[in-house]
This record gives sequence, C-alpha cells and structure tokens, in this order.
Amino acid sequence: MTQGVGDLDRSIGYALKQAATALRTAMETALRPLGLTVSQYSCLEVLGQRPGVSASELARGVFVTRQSMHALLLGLEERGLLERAAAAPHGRALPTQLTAAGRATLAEASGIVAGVERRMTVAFDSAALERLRADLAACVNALSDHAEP
Amino acid sequence: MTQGVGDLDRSIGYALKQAATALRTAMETALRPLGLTVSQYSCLEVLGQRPGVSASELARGVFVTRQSMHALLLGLEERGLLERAAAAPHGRALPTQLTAAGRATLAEASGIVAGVERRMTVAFDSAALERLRADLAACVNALSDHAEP
DNA sequence: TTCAGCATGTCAGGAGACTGACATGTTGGA
DNA sequence: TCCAACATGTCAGTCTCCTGACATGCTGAA
Repeated sequence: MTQGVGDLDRSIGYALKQAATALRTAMETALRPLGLTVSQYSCLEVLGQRPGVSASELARGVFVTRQSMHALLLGLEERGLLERAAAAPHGRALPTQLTAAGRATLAEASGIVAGVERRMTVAFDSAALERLRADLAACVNALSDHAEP
Repeated sequence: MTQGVGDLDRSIGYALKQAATALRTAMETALRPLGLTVSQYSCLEVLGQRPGVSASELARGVFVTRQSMHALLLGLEERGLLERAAAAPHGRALPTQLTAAGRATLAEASGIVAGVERRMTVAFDSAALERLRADLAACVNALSDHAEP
C-alpha cells in the first residue's frame, strides 16, 4: 500500500490551499468597499492587460468556465465598466474592452490588491519572492504536463 | 496613486491562484474514481488525524463554514464512512469519528492524493520542498496578522 | 468544393458553498 | 446567583460556478 499524505502541517497541498484561501479572503475583504468580487476584479485586471480579448480567452485567464464569464461580463457591462462589440469582426469571438470608468475602477482595485500582496510578502526580499513565484510556476507545469485527456 | 498589480505573469497572487487551481483540478480528477469530492476527502483526512473533533472544528480545518460542513457530514454519514455521537458529552459539540469503512476509503484516497502531491513536486529536493512549505506558511501568517475584525 | 472538427456565445438546470437566523449549552464576570 | 458573551448545531434562502446542450462561424483535409 502506498503511503498517505501524512501530517497535514507537513503537507504541501494543505499549505497551498491554506495560502490561497487566506489570500482570497483578504482580497474579498479589501475589495468589498469597491463593490467588486474577486472574480470581477480578476476579469477587469486581465482585460486591462489584454484589451480586446474574447470572453472565452478571458475565462481561461481568470480560471472559470466561459459560461461563468458570460454572467460576469453581463454584470460588469451593465455597470458600465466594459463594453463588448455588437458584432464579431472575425469568427464568433466578441472583443471586449474596458470603458474609461472601467479603467478608473481597475486602477483603484489594482492598487488595493497590490497592497494585499505586499502585506502577504512583506517578509520576502526580491530574490525570495522571485524564487517563490518560480516554485509555484514549477508546480503548475508539473501538474499540467502529466494531465491526461 | 499607488502602483497596480503589474504584469500578471509576475504577480505572486496570480501564481498562487494558478497553482491552487491546478492542484484542486488534479485532485478532483484523481479522486473521481472513488466517488469523493475534494471537500469530502479533506473532511476524511482531517477526521483521520484528529478523531472526535466537532463539526465546527472540522469546518475550520477544511476551510469551509460549519453550515457547509454540516451538509458534507450528512452525506458521508449516510455512506457509512463516519459516525456522529447521538448526544453531546459536553456542551453542544457532537464528536465525529471515522468508521472502519471510512478509514479504508481514507487510506486509499490519501494514497492517491499523496501521488498527486508527489507529481506536483517531483522536481523539488527535500530542502526546496520544505522551503516552499515555509514560504507559504509565512504568507498565511502575514495575512492573518493584519486581519481586522 | 465539401464537410468534419473545433472554438465561441448563449441558455437551462443543478450542485456546492455562503450568509442570515434561531435554539441550545457553557463560561466568566458583575 | 444571574446574565451577557460565546460556541455549536441546524434550517432556510441565495449566489456563484459548473455541466450539459445547442446554434453559429472558421479551418483544414479529403
């Protein structure tokens, strides 16, 4: 029989889940005054860095399904934070862009989130920070490599 | 105005979310043959390591609310994987324990999850692994320290 | 040219988790 | 002693996200 996970305090997976949960909770708290959920902020952030992407591309960047992104976009569009092309210039993909109000909201939200990230990593020097980022990326790669269809 | 998050590929928060998502997806896939969700497995794992805890304590260990844990426990109890005391020996807390079937299922699931974790960290030596675990724990501590009510 | 395969947008239904609320049992201070 | 504060269990409602399904538009191979 294979060995189990072992003591939770020594499990990498548990530590990862714990850190992600703590970050998400802190972001939710920090973004609440702006009336933004974490998913909505993520949507704006990706959109700000990649203007004109389709909803499906956006969904992959935010780690949700395109169906969920659809609902998310409807809400943000109604609030006037983004606008979607009425017709598809090519294929079925409808390019999406931030409005001026969307860019302003994003700037504020991004500053808040940057503050949360800084608070989380205040004890890290730049080398340690880059090392942690690289380690996390290595985990993602290792899991996606062996992913079976 | 404060600086924003910056390029997503350089954001620690984004990398953390990505890693946690990848791990969760891999665990879901690996546990599906056993008919267990990640939350159900987490519940069994914590229960295996801390027999007799209350549902509320269990909820904190699994990072869900006690209301969600309540529903989770009902399902696992019906499947005969755990049993709850009918009356509270002290206060209102009802001690919960794994049954023999629960321990068997946990052993199998824990082996599977350990395999996923190993796959994720196959490129890490034991020092790098411990360093990553410590870094993640430091992130959690930094966020919980400044947590306001 | 034709069509099978694929990506996208959208609608409908369901599962899981959360917030709100209330009852119950314990604990520590006035 | 008495009660306010707290923790726990539980019920109800809601929200978010997911899976399933279908229509539409491009693409590459036969």
